[in-house]
Amino acid sequence: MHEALFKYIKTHSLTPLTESEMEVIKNTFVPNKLRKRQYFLQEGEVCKYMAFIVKGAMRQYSVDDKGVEHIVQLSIENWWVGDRESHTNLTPSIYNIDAWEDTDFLQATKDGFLNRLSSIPAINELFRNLDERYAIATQKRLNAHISLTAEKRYAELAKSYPEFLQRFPQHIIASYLGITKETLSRIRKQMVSK
Amino acid sequence: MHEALFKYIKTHSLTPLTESEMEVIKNTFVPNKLRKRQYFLQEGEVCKYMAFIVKGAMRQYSVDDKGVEHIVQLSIENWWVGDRESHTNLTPSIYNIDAWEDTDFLQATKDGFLNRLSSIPAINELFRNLDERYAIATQKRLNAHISLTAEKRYAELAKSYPEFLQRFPQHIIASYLGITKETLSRIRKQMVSK
DNA sequence: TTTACCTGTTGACATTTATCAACGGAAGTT
DNA sequence: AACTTCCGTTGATAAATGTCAACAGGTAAA
Repeated sequence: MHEALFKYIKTHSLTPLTESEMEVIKNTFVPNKLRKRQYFLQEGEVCKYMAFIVKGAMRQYSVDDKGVEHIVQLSIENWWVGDRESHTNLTPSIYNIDAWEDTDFLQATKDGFLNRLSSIPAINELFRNLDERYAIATQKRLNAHISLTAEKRYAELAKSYPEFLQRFPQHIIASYLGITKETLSRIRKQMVSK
Repeated sequence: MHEALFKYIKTHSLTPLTESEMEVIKNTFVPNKLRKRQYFLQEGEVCKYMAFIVKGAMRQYSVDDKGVEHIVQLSIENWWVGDRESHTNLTPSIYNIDAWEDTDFLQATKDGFLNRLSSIPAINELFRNLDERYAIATQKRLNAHISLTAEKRYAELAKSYPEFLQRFPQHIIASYLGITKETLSRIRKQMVSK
């Protein structure tokens, strides 16, 4: 179960892990699983864990006044899930996170991060790197929203993350793109005829 | 000139700076200034510096096929500017950054960050913290784009960053919100009548 | 097997926002 | 002072996207 995480850390940090560090990681990241549709986090709760997905898929979304879900993040194997804002500030989250497929993951608490993992250089490098990449990716996505049409945003998504289109149904993809499922359906129809 | 930066570091990190660290910072962050409309970074260039604004205002934007500018970031005193993606990966930037007012700032190269500043705990805490806050803020802004109307996004901006509305003209704010200046003008008209 | 739900599509229509053009006032420049 | 540029507003119209309703095929559940 932890093998996937060790492999991930290896590819995303420079410093290798020692045997004892691997032990600490094994004890700090505890395995857990959710069945499809079960919640990892619900709006109003404080996000207790940040988790690494070993197998499966989750989605993070907010719900507006009218009850419509707006997907802010989709995550599959080798992605992290959790609401960083809520997790680091211990504030109630405005997001929901649930399993879209049966999902196996490894979770760690804030306490675990601060008191056990923070002394491991590879972990620090990893999260530093992760925050950076996340900030860059979100910046790009935001720029796409401000400057591109829905059609171009879809094309970009299909190019950047083709596996998403396989794993999630169209209405989920539409929500992720910030459009309705009907609009996405029409955009796709137009695209094939071009 | 460096006083503003020291003060900023003090409020955003736990570890205090030693005298010698302050010396290193003074030597690594070099003062520079731009007149209104001059470029800090142009599309296609690699972003050589990350900069801390001491006085003034800058904007970061991309330009689309039709020559329309799309503002992705506005920055004033005590904000950082630069394209992190380009700066860390040494890739050509897709953004332009220019001064909206005459601006004084302190700039440091990637080399300066890696070889001089990385041994200073306060700086590491600061940037870790900065990346985190940036990632969270961008996430929020993206969520606003996906789930809110233009009117609500404007109201949120007015509440979160009222100083922006004073410092930047409406067509800049409109672009930041991802709408045209005409639409923003009409939204504002509607809002006062409510 | 039957039922219920989930998914994607389509049509008709409403709403939001963009586009284009024009105007007046404010501010900056010569 | 005359001139130019920038800024915000307004009107008319077009384009993009949303909303609501209906339907059909697929899949899961009873």
